[in-house]
Amino acid sequence: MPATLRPSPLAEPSQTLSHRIRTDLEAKILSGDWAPGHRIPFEHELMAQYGCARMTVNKVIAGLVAAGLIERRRRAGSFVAQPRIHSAVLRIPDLPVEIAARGETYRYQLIARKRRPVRQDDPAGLADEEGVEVLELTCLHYANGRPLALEQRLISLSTVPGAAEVDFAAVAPGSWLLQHVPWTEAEHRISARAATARVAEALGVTKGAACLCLERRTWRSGETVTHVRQLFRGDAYDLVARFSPQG
Amino acid sequence: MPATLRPSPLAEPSQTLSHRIRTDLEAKILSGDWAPGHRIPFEHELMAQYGCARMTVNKVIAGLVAAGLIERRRRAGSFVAQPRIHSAVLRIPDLPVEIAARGETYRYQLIARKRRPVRQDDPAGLADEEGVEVLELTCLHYANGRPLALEQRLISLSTVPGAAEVDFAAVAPGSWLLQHVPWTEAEHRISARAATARVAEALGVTKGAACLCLERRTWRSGETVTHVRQLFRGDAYDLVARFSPQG
DNA sequence: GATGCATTAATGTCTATACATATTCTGCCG
DNA sequence: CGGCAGAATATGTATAGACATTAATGCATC
Repeated sequence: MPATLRPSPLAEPSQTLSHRIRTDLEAKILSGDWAPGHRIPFEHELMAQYGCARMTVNKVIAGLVAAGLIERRRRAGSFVAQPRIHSAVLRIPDLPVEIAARGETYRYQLIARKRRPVRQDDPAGLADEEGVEVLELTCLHYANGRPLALEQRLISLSTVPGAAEVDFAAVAPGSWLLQHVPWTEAEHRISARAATARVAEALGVTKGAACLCLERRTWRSGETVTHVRQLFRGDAYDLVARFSPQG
Repeated sequence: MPATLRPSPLAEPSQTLSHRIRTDLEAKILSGDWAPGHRIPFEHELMAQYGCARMTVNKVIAGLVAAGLIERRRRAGSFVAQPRIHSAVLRIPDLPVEIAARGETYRYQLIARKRRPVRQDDPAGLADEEGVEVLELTCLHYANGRPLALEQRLISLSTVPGAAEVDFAAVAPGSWLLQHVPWTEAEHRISARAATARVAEALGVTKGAACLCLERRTWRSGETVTHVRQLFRGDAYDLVARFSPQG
């Protein structure tokens, strides 16, 4: 095979050269042909193999590094990375969107809205200083007229003073925050909990029923924006995460 | 400020130019200065601003695209992406490692191991053809001597014939698969379930107690590798996912 | 006003070259 | 044999130019 003879770009418009190189390398790695730790060919070898410039090979490998498939060491070469098997991209859907996508009708109901100083028993990290005010919201998300999730939320009024002016009667706080407050970091905690009497009543399930609890805390440059706890009816909601190494 | 006057590389070794451009753009986006949907400067404008070649700007923006911060449209320009707020990187820890990291002792117990043909009521997609054999495993993971998770697993023996030779008495099937079988795709499903009588007995909880159910299916080039369902004691286990936009 | 076409501007890809930087390797010397 | 200086080499970054591709734009036509 004359490796350096490359068809003209016009003769092969199906894919770009970069794309072909990337696909080839990914295939070698994902098939297990090149095991983790294996040294892949040097840039100059790939240049010769594909008959292209070094920048082309370099950009491809840089992409694979960004995707976590390859690690590089100067002078030593490029190596297949140890697979980070235990990480997955979890999509936590916007409830109105998700419910609509399932062909069900969405309804939102505000149950309580209170402005108050932060307390000791509030989730940690909401405010370091005393006297900071928070907005405490309780609301229900319905799918097809049945309660799906009970949401309890605290919004830091020092980080998001604008939230004090919103009544959240029509728009869910999650949706409002998404559109008004940028964030830099978030943490999710997923657990299973038995419904307390209060939760059971709100969700229309029996006391002690299994609920999926999703807690999310969001920061903006180190300042807490919001803390939210959503309790889903366990019989009605799953979180799904799908992952393939290249993203 | 003479924007096109750039210090010589030797005079400013603190960071590379690409890195500075990237940091600047990220700051504009994450601070909310450039809201989602905002058109960022054209490549030729950034070239002029930083006094560099177009490839330099291009590589930076390509990185931001890969990171999901920016979307590009030919002729139209580059735009700040709508934040995919609801996607997070979920780390699903290796149980022995995770438990050890918490300072607890880990123990593994194989409860059942059976080789049998695939059945109709097995999870879909395990095998398209009839007569394919699977390895069915049931095992328990202990933390500090107390049951933490009940695991039920099916391994496709057509995809992973080597698994038939392993007895899984000492090594957990998850750990074995990690080290022996590469994978290309995985799907996770997280839900809350009430413990059945059988599950309750295995985990040492009362019947009906809330359990966190983690189902994972793994493929290799379209062929199912394994399907696993882990039921965690709801009072003893949370999944945690932490996410920041740049990864 | 609606439709179709040519123009144009911005991104997408690639080349050939250059120098910087880090690290491995080699061989010399004690 | 061990340690150290220097050579060799692979990656890291950047440049200036070229042409391809695509989609918004405005203009001419129906």
